[in-house]
Amino acid sequence: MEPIAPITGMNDVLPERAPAWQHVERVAREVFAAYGYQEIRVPILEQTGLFKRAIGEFTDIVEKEMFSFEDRGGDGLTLRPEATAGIARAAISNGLVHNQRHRWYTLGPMFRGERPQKGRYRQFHQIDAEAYGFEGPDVDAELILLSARLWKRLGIEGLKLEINSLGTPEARRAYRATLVEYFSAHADALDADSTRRLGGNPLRILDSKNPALAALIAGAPRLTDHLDAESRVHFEGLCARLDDAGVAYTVNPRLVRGLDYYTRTVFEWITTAWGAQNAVCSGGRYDGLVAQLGGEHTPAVGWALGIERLVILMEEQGRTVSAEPPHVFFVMVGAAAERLALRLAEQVRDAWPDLRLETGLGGGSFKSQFRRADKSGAALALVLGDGEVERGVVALKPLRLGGEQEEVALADLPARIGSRLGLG
RNA sequence: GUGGACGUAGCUCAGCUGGUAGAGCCCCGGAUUGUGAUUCCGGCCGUCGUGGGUUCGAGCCCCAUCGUCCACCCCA
Repeated sequence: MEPIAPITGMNDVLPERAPAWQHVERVAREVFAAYGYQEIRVPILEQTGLFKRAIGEFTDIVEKEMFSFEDRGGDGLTLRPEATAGIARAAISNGLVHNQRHRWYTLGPMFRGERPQKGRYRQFHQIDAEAYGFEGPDVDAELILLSARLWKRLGIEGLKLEINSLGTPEARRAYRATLVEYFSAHADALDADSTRRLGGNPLRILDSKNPALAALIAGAPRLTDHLDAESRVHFEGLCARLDDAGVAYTVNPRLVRGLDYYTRTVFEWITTAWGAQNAVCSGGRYDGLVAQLGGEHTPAVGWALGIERLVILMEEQGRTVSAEPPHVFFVMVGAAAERLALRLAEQVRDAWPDLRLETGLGGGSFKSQFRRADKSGAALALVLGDGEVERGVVALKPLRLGGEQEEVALADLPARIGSRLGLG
C-alpha cells in the first residue's frame, strides 16, 4: 500500500512541539483578558465574494493564493486567507456594529496557496486582535501595547516596531496618482516586479528590496507629505501615546500593506533575524471595511501574528517549552498486577484530579518498564508485580525524590502518594 | 509562478575515482533469574523517493517524475 502523502505546505504539529503552541496560546489569552478582549470564533469557510470585496480583487492574495472551490450547490467558497474579513462579516451578520464597541480576538488556521518556505506555509495559524467602533488613536496604541506585552510575557526579544499612516482613502488615492506619475516618468529604471506593480498596487514599489531601486524610491514623493490633516492628527496621537508608554518605534514612510482595506495607521513588528519572512505581527486600521461589506460605517483596527513564526523565533532564542512530565509512573508486571493496577490508578486519579499518572501499558519486564518510567520524567514510580499482589501492597519507589522505596497497603495508596509528592 | 540545493534503516547521517549497503540514536533482550540514567554484549530495522536509461555490474553516471528545504515574489 502506498502511504497517503500530506498536502504540500500543511504541517503536522507533533506532540513534541505542541507545548510551545499551547504556551503561546495560553499567554495570548491571558494578555487579551488583561485588556478586556473577548474571544470570537468564526468559520474557516466563507463565500469567496467576501474576501474579494474585503481584501481587494487585485491583491496577490485574491488573485493567486486563495483556496477556492465550488460546493455541491455551486456556491463559491474559500478557505479564509486571513481573519479580519470573516470577523467583520460576523459583526455585521449578528448586528454588532450599530452604536457599539467591541474588543475581540480569535485564533486559528488560515490558508494561502503560496510556495512554502521557512516561516511560510499554506496552512498557517494566526492570533488575531480586532477592535470595532473606536475612532481615536488610543485603540491603535492599545493594540500595539498589547502586542508588546505579549512579546515581553513570551520572552521574545529583538522585535522592531515600524509604523506609518496611509491616510484616508481619498488622500491615498491622490497620493497613488502622484506616485504613478513619478514612477511612470522613470519607467525605464524599474525592474520587472515594480513595473507589474505600477499598474496594480504602485504603493508596493516603495517596499521593493531591490537595491538598484533604492535611489529612485528615496526620491519618490512621500506619503507623509500627502496626508490629510485629520489623518496627520490621528497619527501624531498614536505616536504620542507610544512615546508615553515608552515603546520604541520607527516611522517608516515606505511601509504599505498588501491588503487594500487599510486606512490611516499601519504597523509591523519585524525581526531582523530572517530575510524576507520578517513580519511577525502586523496590522492597521480599516475604517472603511465594515461599510464596504454592507454594514454601517464603523471604524475598526486590528492586527494578526503568525504563530509558526513566533514559535520559530522562540526556539531560535532558546525559549523552548516542553510538556509537563507525569508525576507518577505505574510499573505493572503480570496479568493480575495489570488489572489491579488499572483499578488503583483510577482511585488515585479520583483522589488527585490534577495528578499526572501514566501507566506502563503494553507490559514488558520490570527493567523495560522502569526504563520507560525514567524516560517519562516521573518523580515517583508505583510498582506492582506478583509479589505485591500476593501481599496486598504497592511499592513506591522514588525516582526523582529523596527517600527510600516503601510498600503501602492498597487503601493507603492515594494518601501516601500525596504525602510523598507533597500534594495539597 | 521563477531560481538553487537535497532525497540511503523510525530519526540524524556515512558510503572513496560505479563492483550487489554501514554507524549512532531509538526500540527489545541479557550481564547470578523483579527495579530506571552510565557501561558492556546481543537482537530488530532498508525494494538506497519513484520510473526509465547507460554499463558485465549503479546508492553512486544520464533523463524524467514526485517530494522536501532555501531564496525570489508575496505575506503572518
